Amino acid sequence: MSTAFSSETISNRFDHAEAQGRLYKFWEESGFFHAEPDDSKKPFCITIPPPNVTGALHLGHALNNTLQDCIVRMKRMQGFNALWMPGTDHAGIATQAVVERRLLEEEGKTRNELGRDKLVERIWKWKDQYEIRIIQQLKQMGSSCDWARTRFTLDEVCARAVRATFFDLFKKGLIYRGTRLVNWDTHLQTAVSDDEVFHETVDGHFWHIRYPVIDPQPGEPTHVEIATTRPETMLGDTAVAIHPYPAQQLAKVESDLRERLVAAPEKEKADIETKLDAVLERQKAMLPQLELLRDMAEDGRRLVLPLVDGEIPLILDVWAKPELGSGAVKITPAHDPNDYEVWQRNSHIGSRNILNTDGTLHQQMGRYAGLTIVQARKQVVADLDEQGLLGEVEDREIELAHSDRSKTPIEPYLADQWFVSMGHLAQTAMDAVTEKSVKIFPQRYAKGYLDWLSEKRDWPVSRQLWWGHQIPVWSKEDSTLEEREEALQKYAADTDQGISVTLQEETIHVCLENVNDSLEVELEAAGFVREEDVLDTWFSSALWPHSTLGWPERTPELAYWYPTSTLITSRDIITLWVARMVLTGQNNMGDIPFHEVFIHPKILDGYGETMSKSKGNGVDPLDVIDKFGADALRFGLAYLTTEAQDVRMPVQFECPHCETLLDQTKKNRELPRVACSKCGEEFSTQWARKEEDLTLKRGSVVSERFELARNFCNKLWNASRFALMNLEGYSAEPVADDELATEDRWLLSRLATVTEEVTKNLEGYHYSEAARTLYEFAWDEFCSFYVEISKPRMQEATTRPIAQRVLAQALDTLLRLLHPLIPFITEEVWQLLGKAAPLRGLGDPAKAAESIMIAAWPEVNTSHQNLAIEDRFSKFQAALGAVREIRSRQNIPPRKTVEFCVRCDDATVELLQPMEAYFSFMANATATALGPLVTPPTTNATINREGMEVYIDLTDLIDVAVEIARNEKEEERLRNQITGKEKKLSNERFVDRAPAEVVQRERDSLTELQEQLVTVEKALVSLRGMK
RNA sequence: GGGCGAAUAGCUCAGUUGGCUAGAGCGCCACGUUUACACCGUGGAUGUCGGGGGUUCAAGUCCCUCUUCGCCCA
Repeated sequence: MSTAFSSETISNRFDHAEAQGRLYKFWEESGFFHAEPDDSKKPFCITIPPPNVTGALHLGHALNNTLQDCIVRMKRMQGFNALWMPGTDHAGIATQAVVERRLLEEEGKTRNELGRDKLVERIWKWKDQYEIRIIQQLKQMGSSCDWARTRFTLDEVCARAVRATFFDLFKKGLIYRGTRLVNWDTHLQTAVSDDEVFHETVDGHFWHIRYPVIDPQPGEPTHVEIATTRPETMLGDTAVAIHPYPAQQLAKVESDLRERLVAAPEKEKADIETKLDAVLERQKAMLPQLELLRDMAEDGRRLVLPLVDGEIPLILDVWAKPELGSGAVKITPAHDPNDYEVWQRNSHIGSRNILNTDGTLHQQMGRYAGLTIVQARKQVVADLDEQGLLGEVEDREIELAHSDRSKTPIEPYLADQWFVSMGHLAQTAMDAVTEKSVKIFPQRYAKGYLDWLSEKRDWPVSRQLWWGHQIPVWSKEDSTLEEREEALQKYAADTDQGISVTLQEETIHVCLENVNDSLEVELEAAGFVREEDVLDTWFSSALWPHSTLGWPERTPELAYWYPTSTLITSRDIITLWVARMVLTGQNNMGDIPFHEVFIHPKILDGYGETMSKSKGNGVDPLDVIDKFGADALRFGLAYLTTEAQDVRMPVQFECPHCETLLDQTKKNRELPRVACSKCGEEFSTQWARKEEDLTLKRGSVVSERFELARNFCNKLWNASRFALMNLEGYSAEPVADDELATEDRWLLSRLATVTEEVTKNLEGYHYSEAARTLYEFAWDEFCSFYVEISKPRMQEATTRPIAQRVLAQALDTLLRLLHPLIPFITEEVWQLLGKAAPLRGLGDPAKAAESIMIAAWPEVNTSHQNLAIEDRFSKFQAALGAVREIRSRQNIPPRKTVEFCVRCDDATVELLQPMEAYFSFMANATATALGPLVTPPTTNATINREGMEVYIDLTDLIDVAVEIARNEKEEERLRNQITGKEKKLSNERFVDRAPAEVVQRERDSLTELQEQLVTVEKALVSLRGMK
């Protein structure tokens, strides 16, 4: 039994706030999100890029998850057994840093004052709070994740995977401990990876310092001058280097510059010439001096290291640049990456650390001990000056590395770190992409991936943190030979028992695969100490595609869904994450983690900056959802997801008092409270922390870029409302082809084509094209034409049943195509449509699915595709457009009926005739004549389109001036076009070489333009005669 | 310094393998409340496709180069 709807029973607005929660609950309770392995169905799986629990999600995440949900929903409808595996990431440094910052701000305590266990406990609380918030956000966006399977990178399942992986790599000898120069964050007191460092240009100086030469021989200088931007590091100098072949090096620099000069554009030549002159000058003035220094180094001359009463050698190394400064360079291996390399080449010079972990100078630095770097710098400069060893001080801009986590300067620092040896592992990840078993879309991102991996740099995995997976290694330093032999004997054969042992010089490392209390006690009793550091967060997220499915257990899920189908993520973590998943997947599972990777754009603010929490320009998706609805958020984001462009999104604050929109600026985006420029009232922002700010009303951050999508949803809602209101008395019966009207055939043909395009576009990750195709079809074709045309048919008892059946079926298909993009509104309409028309389908009506989520994805009905019908229908649209244009141009009141006639060929008459009623309905125009022999009314306005001359009888209506102006403009346009075409067609080479089809098209178009010109000129003659 | 990308209407952006008389949304102008929708309807105006050179019968699209901007790597 069907239900009738009226304008009273359906609101003219979709109440997203009310419907979203209700519908989501319905889906969740029906178990539609949950998937179980089932060999009778094809598997499809996406694992979520786990959002980190540092804070709530912004629009960048909304985009990422919308794109995943679209694909998952489509695949589910296509009959795949689709699993979207959700979860969150513990984000070691970032999360610990926020919690520590809070601890300091609110309680004035440091992490050491609180202690490891207590701090970790607090971070878990933070995690619990934000995990809930994040999952809530995901749910409100409509994400169809299998929540029962939610994982966290630090939970027991992931922990087991991490231990198993670490143990396996350890056992294979791919994990080692080494002293390496790391990026040290003195504030957080941990190493951070290169990826967590950003560079900033700051004003600094270039200090010139003289080191006295010990026992200079006759003719040799008494001092060697070096220059540095960081004078305090001289305390850690272990050598001064000179280039071994200064003459050759200068000659090489010279020839390089000459080469560049030839190739360089005019503008840069002067600059290069200046450099070249400097080099030539140097060859004359300084070369002898440099060669002398070189000889001194060869002869083993040593220098006094001032202030610490040390002696350092003068050495030869190519790092010294004879073309720069004095040509001599100080070497501080423990505090500079380049100098570290020099040490690796000249091991005898050794290294000397000058810093404590908190960035102060350490004990052995004598009078400088305990000073901060800034203080030490001042003191060192002053002391050198006093001793007469300070030379020139230049001003200079310096690129200074900063920690992304604490925003403080990074100090290069020597520390013991655990490394994963990458040679073989990286190769497997490269092979997967070069052999296309993992396909990256858009393809250009594969290059960066391969370049990065090809360096095969070992992966430093230890982090001096408390929040993370503690490294499962127990070590004993300075062991005796006996102890080492005993350890080897005792544990080496036990890898099957989850014990592995390695020796590194005098240190014994024992790695345990599983938590094993008794063994741990035994080791500790024997003097072994557990590594305090935790693993890099990416170590656990690298396992995500298999750890979430239960690895190392051989679960049915793993067998069924691994390798997963696709990974959808943003480009900034291709190397950090994607590459590492590919290599751990192959190491642990012996297979790639996913077949495809789609890299989507980033969301930028109005200034082109990436949206991020730390900048304050992140927009909470819930703000957008509140104002526009989740569907509008999703459709808007998908609509913007093209292959090449990042998404620029200028945002506004919406004043909660008067609804005025205020542009978000670099200034106001970080303020806890903002005053409205219109009403003057203040409101709070996401930065409000203090009580006094929080009591203010919250101003949402919104973007007008979602209006298009919101309007679209409204359009769909109202077209659906119209359909529902007109389905009274609907009966489901098969509709034979010959019962279909022209417009029905046209719509069904278009629908088949749209289905084909949308499916293809979504499967190829062309979200924007899919959204645009649907937008245009739904609005311009379904609403503007089909629904309009159906109106008179709905009034006629004879035409009504067929019109109802086609309309219900077309809406049904359109809803299904739109469902992945806008799940809520389509489900709401689906439910209502289910009441008005429970059985649907033109061939063999059947009961509609209980939810659109589990309805079948539309199939392309090729029998409906009919290009001739589409072509003919476009003639009707063109004629209608012409009539409407003339009406508007002539300013004819809408209520006034006009008469029109069309001069056209017989074939066109055949099409237009049955549509005559629609001219009346859609343009308030009555056709008086159609055909080749039509005589235009004496007073008329005309338009020539697609081989049709459309005339409107304007006996008492015409505004002659307007018509003349219009026709003159048209005449000029046509003349220009015709000239262009004639020129093209008279070019023999065009006619000879262009494909016949293109030439013919040009000829046809010329003929048509000429015909149009004739009409325009005739009209002008007649109009001018009337004046 | 190397790599990748972008520059198209006032704004934000589409534009598949060259065939274009360059499109959309917003904004703007005119008209309009015709019972799905003013979050609407109908119509209109608006462009040296960043500059220069080249390939081609044909360039917004391919190549070179310059300018500006963004991102990544060193």
